[in-house]
Amino acid sequence: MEKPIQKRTLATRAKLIAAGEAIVSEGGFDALRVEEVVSRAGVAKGTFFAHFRDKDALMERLIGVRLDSILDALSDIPAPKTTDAMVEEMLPMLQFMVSERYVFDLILRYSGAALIDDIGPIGMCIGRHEMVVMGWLNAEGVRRDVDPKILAEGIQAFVFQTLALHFCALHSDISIQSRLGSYLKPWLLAH
Amino acid sequence: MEKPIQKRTLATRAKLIAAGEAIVSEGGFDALRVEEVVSRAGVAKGTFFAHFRDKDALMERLIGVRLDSILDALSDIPAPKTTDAMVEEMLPMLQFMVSERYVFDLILRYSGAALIDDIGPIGMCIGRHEMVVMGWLNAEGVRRDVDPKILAEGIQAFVFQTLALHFCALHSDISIQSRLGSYLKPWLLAH
DNA sequence: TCATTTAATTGACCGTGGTCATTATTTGTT
DNA sequence: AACAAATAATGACCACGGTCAATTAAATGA
Repeated sequence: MEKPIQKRTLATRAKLIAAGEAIVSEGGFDALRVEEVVSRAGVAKGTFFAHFRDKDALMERLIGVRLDSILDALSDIPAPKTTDAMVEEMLPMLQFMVSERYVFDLILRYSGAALIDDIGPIGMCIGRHEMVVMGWLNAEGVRRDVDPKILAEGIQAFVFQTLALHFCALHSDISIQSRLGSYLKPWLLAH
Repeated sequence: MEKPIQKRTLATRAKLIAAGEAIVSEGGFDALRVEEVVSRAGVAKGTFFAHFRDKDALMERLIGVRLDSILDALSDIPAPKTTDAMVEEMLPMLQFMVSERYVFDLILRYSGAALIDDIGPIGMCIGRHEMVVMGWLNAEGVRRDVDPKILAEGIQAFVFQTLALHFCALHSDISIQSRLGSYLKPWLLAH
């Protein structure tokens, strides 16, 4: 995080973000065009790229805001006791992630950080989600023979797998819930 | 698959693919430009898009060829008996997948088919890989309480997770082998 | 208050993927 | 061989993300 001293800077950035949010709320994330953002914000194109590395950087922020609010709700909830309950609690997040193919691809691409110093909003959210989920693993019946960190990473893997197959016509006959459940049961439960 | 009757059509397509292969072999997949392809092939730009839906369609073919040859070798090998051996056998495929970030992203995006009728080369290869891996699951010690199809899909999920974390600076201290192994053991082995 | 340094903004310009009306070539028919 | 119908190839054009030297505005120091 830098330190944007000038008020003007904050104001411009806020205008850009607001414009981006407006566009997304009207036509979805996929419909966002940088030219449209700057024209609504009343600034030049170059200004956009003085504030965001690229289009994806704004996209990450906009998506991050949504994810964070979903995660806020998720953190407030008592730990679910069954895998079905876990799936149920994760559902809002999953549904947002598949709301647009574009969004899913973006989340996938940015869920890991390329460099240590640029863990973006999405990477943060994924990490946060992993933490929340890891906190659920004390539930009765959950296996103790595997490092909870590994278990949580595995859940992430299954989430992405589930959502990827959701977009795949060959496999879209099964609901997200039941597919994710069929991964989580053998992964988490002692047998 | 259509039926390109004219010889000319096949010849042009072959020229485009050959040009693409040459460029990739010189500068990697990321360096491929459609303009470069058509100029080497000696055709106009529009011709490219008469043969391939978009740039990614050519990319898929070029990557598919590589994946297929790796899979050919993989199919010829006797089923590994331990998870470590499985990881070892999968290594060539994994190494190709992470040879370029661009390649990994592309494989990720196309590993599932959007529509039933457009399972591209990459989707085919992923399916083929899943089949090969599923054939390994009769090994001694592999759990029998879960549908092998689900087990194989889970392995896919872990492969992608492993490769994604490989690109993530926060987690690149662990080797691909050991990370994938630490997922596969609890996933596949009875405990 | 003015001069100087520093930071933000601008918009013409570029690279590259993708489109489409027009033109050229092949194939089928008589 | 001559013509018509179908298929392939062309290249000027567009959309859109991204760059950068030049310009303008703000902060700093005297």
